[in-house]
Amino acid sequence: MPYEPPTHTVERSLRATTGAKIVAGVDEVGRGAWAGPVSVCAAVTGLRRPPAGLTDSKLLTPKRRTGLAEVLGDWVTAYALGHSSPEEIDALGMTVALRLAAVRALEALPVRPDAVILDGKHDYLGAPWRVRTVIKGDQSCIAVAAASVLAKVRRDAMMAELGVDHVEFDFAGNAGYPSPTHRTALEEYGPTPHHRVSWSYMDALPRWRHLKKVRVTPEAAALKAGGQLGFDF
DNA sequence: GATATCGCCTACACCTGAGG
DNA sequence: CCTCAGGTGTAGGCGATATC
Repeated sequence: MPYEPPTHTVERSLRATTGAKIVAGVDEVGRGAWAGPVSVCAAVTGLRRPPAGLTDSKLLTPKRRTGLAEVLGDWVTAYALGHSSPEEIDALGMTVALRLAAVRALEALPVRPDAVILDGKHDYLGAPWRVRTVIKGDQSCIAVAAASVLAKVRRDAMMAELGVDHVEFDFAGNAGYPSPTHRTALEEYGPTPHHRVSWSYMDALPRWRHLKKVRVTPEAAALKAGGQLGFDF
């Protein structure tokens, strides 16, 4: 498949069909990690020409990604990050945690978007947000690509900071994802407070699996995410 | 006929190691 | 230095099957 750089096509169509004036691109990072938050970035870019080389953060080398993030910080109209903690992921499940992080990011923006472009095929955000899901949106939509780069660089930096107190896990190197160093440290020292202890990798840790937490049902999670139970994080 | 459950597929997030 | 293939993880959509 030939490489096609991201465009403003989806944003233009969204503006044309819904009348939206402010459109936010949203992308998440840290979804499959064993440790650390899941982070969501919402970026408002408008229709200006993007910095050269902008695309999905996964297609960029760390060096280019970091350089691009610096430029992007000035180029975007606005952006904000939202996070869900490992505790929230354990208690609510990934989908609800994602929604929580996305809402936090969107509400942290200085302006409220009229519409949102979500990466992927599943709308984990839902009402009242006006959502357009786009498969591989981080490769095809400029606003989502910008969000993906900013999210990735910021979360990597966060993980590096967390790693200072847990050197043996090498969070700076693996961002909380399973790597040989990470696995070895888990077996040796057990999960840190930053680990998602409801996940199944815990079953493979004989010394520590008694610490595994059971997730609440999706229904209860949805209630909590709705705010009725006042989950206080 | 209606509802519940399971497996498969695709989607997202990454890492590692081989090879150019 | 970069790219690509193949591995990890969670999750939703959907059709086939099972059960009430």
